[in-house]
Amino acid sequence: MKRDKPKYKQIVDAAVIVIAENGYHQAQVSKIAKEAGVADGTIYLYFKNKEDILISVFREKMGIFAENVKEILEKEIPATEKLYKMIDNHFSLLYNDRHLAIVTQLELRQSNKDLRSQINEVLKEYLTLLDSILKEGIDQGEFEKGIDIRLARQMVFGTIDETITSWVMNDQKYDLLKLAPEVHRLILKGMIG
Amino acid sequence: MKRDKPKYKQIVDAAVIVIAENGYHQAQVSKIAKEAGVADGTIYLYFKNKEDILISVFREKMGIFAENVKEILEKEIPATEKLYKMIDNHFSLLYNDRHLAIVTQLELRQSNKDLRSQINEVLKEYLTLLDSILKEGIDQGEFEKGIDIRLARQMVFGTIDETITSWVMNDQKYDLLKLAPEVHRLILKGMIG
Amino acid sequence: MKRDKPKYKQIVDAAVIVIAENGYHQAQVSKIAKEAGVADGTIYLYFKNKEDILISVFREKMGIFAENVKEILEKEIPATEKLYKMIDNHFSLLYNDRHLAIVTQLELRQSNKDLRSQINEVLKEYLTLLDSILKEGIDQGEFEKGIDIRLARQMVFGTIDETITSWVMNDQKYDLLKLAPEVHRLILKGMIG
Amino acid sequence: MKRDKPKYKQIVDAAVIVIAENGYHQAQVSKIAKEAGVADGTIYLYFKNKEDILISVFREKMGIFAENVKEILEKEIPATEKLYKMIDNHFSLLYNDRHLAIVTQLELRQSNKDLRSQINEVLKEYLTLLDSILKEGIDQGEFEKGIDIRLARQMVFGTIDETITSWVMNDQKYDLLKLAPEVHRLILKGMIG
DNA sequence: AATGAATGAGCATTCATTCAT
DNA sequence: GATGAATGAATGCTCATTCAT
Repeated sequence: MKRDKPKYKQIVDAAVIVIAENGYHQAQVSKIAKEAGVADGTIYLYFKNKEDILISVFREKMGIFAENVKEILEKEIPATEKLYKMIDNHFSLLYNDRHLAIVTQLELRQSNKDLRSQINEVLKEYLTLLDSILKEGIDQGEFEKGIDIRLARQMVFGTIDETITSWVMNDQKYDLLKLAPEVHRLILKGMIG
Repeated sequence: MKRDKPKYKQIVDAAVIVIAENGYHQAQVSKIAKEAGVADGTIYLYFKNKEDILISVFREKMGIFAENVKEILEKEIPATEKLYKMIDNHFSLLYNDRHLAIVTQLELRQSNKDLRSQINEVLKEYLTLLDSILKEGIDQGEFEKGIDIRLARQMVFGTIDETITSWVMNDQKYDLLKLAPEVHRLILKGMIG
Repeated sequence: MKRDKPKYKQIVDAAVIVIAENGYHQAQVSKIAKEAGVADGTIYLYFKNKEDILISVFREKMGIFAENVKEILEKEIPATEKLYKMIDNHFSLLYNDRHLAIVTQLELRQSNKDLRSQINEVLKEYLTLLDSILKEGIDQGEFEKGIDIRLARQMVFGTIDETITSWVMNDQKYDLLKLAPEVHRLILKGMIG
Repeated sequence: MKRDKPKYKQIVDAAVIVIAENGYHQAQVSKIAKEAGVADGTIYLYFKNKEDILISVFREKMGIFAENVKEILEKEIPATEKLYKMIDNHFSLLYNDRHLAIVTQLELRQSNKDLRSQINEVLKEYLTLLDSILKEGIDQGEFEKGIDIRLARQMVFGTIDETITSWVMNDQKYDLLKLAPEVHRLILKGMIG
């Protein structure tokens, strides 16, 4: 499997750095190759095309998000607690990899529709896990019964996403992690409380 | 003033259609000119360059969003009601202009950092109006006192935005307008209710 | 006759200024029109096309050079003296119109072959007058008998032209007029003296 | 070093041909690439931009002029003889490369100020060598003591240049080489002899 | 497996000129 | 005569991908 070879990861990591530092449109394949320490042509031994590099970046990195959430799901704690851990996990991973935060929140969104729809496929797994938490919360009577799960998921993800994007656009100058409790509270209790 | 001339609006409207139908990266100036029924060169009598067309699209159309919200703000109704009207207005405008919805939710996000930072300037006005509603709600005792306005704004806008983007990505096949009450309820009361 | 109308001269003079200040390639018709205080379209009531403006600039201005030389030719003085007066006249006219010097020595030479061959037609009259001086000098025994008139003319004009071009390229910072006697001496007696 | 690779020279030579045959303004990069037998993009592996091709043409070709004059300077012959050889060399090189003659005398002069100032830098080296001959002649007592070297250089170069330009504009229809002795004589002894 | 030189399609923008008023 | 809004042809350059070595 190509994905397990060292050069594969080398190239994916190089792509994150190059995109974060140069922006999506200035992230030429040749720059990524140089950063990865391989020849341009070598890229094509591991990836079908440039788009394939970018979707791989997302898949590899987002995979960690999903894995963590899977572990959270298995814990024997209330759904509200799981939701908190998910938010905190999401914030933490991007807080600890500033380059990745720039790439996922700003740069990769400049990609074309095709790439974005592939990215959404990857996201779907993550959102499905989120749905599981929500269902569990409803079943356990923690969340309102009549809730529309799709809308609730959009609120949770939209709020998390917008919060992180704002943080990135403000040059990551405040402490994202400290926002988790209030985000959690808002999502659960709304603005009326 | 160039903005009041008929050709200016013709070109802006043509740009929306061309971008929606062809995608951001396939929206060549010549295509926009053809759709607008003018020569390529005429574009440059009204716009400085291609980027100027795109930011104008956003400014012209987003301006309507802001104007409506301004009117809502002046009404003598509770802040929660104003919030509802704002959500409903946002949904309605994009529901009634499917092309515009595609452009704002998907295509214009592919633009480069420069253009997006200009777009954000335009957005800022809109978000400031949202802040006014939130402040009013707090002052009137409708919303929780201790609320972090910035986070609340990010929840409201993030939820609205994510809801519409999902609707667009699902080919606008369900009735977006009907979602407004539940979105409003979620934002106000959260998932616990 | 269009050439006698005030706007004709206005436009020619505007062209000299615009070309001198902006350079040949930045001397758009619209800029010349603005400088002349007329509408773009008005230019085309007086000139066939842009090239026609430029050739007219040369014709109008170079005409003065030729007229002066004609007067010199009629004087009852030795050919060497006439040659001196010609050099001095050439230097004086450009020394006193710095804009024109830039235009003739630098900018107009960027024109294409067609325009330059038309310019050469205008120059021919001037060079023919120079030939007359040379012939007269030979007939009077002032200049060497066996001289090749064409080559002699090329030396005289080449030297004058190169001297002025160097002066212009050195930002006209020394006194061109003072060079006339030595240029005259060099042409007559060469470097051996 | 890129300059030593065969394709570099291929492209420079192709540029001379294309410019001579089509004129400066009709010498598109794609035409040069086709003439050189390479793809458009290949040009940019060897040259920064189009201007870089043109200045390289001048530098490569003019370099030969300068090298030859350097050799002439080292010979143990009188300065007048060196001057003759320099004129003859200048005439010969352009006589034997008709395309190059057209390019240097007519086409490259249509370039914009930036390019021409770069061309002048290259020319300067050549003119400095000419100055050396002149100084030597003065020191050796061959040329007049009181001579203004700058003016003398302008006479020599102006005469050579004008002679060749006239030859090119007359479609190179007479034998340029035969003019060298008389040009030399005129420069040395002037018109009085 | 790895290289990197070579490829070539694709597009925003300028500006001389026209012509309806 | 005078205007100036509208026209539309024309081109340098980038960069993802290939393939001979």
